[in-house]
Amino acid sequence: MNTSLAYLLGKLMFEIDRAADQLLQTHVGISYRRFLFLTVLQHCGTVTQHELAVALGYSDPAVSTMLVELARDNCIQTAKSPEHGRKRLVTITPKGSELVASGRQLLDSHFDQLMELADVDAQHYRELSERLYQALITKMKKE
Amino acid sequence: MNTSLAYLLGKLMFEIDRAADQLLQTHVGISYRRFLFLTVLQHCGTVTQHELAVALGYSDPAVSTMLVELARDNCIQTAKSPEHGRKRLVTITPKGSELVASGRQLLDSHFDQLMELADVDAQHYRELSERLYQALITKMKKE
DNA sequence: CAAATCTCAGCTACACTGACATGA
DNA sequence: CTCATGTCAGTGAAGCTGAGATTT
Repeated sequence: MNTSLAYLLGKLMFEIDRAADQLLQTHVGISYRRFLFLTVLQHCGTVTQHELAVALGYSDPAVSTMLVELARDNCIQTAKSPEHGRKRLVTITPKGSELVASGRQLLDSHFDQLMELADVDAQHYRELSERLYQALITKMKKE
Repeated sequence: MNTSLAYLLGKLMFEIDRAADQLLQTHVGISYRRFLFLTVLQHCGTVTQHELAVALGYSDPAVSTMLVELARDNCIQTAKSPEHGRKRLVTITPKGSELVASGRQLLDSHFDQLMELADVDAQHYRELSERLYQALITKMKKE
């Protein structure tokens, strides 16, 4: 069947999304979106909300709302910036870090199984995806 | 950086989704979701709503709602099944087919550019993704 | 006064579940 | 009666824009 790459990837992404969300919800009690959100925050360390929004590719209000909910669940902490009264510094809490760690372990082990089942070299696929990601980011910036 | 595959793929999927949606919205006037919806329908030919829901991995009500909107835009047609008064047969219209064709062309050309930019062999990546997709479907069915 | 940062209000697209009508 | 199919009603998670408030 002459399926286009756009369609194939679309379906693949859809299924991965579903599966990851399902796994995280049942075993860690968090959505895939929030998991990615927290993972990015962990990478960033302590940042302002606006910086976080840029890193995530979200709007400022979207981040603001999400942070309120994550703070309610004790996954993140915010504090007024000492040198700028308007900025708020966001940090992940130990509980948030734990969630990221266990979610990551969960997903990675399932991915490994999947790769083996599909007879695809995980390291190789990761490298290709990494290159694609970088190229996509570069391309977006230029346009 | 020791990024996990789950995180990398998550970010990649997010960006692809955004980019595809953006492209389709501006050049074809349709969301990526609907594009995939119509593409699946085109693959299926003429099917009942329930069969379509199974093929898409959506609930029956979700398909029902989506079809109402797509029908309003003249992208699909429904007709009562002659041998079963409850079933409704869904078919893509010429306009729907055109949308799928131009959307597909648009996305594929951008993907090709991206692959070249990333120095990734499109055919190779497609094959790996195809295998992953099949493995994922198989895995889901068993669980 | 202008720019940056965050929040509030309102909206949209899209999926789900549960309940229900209807036809086989 | 019961099963399958489709729709209605209500809900939820998650994003956006536009309009303030506040601080530099």
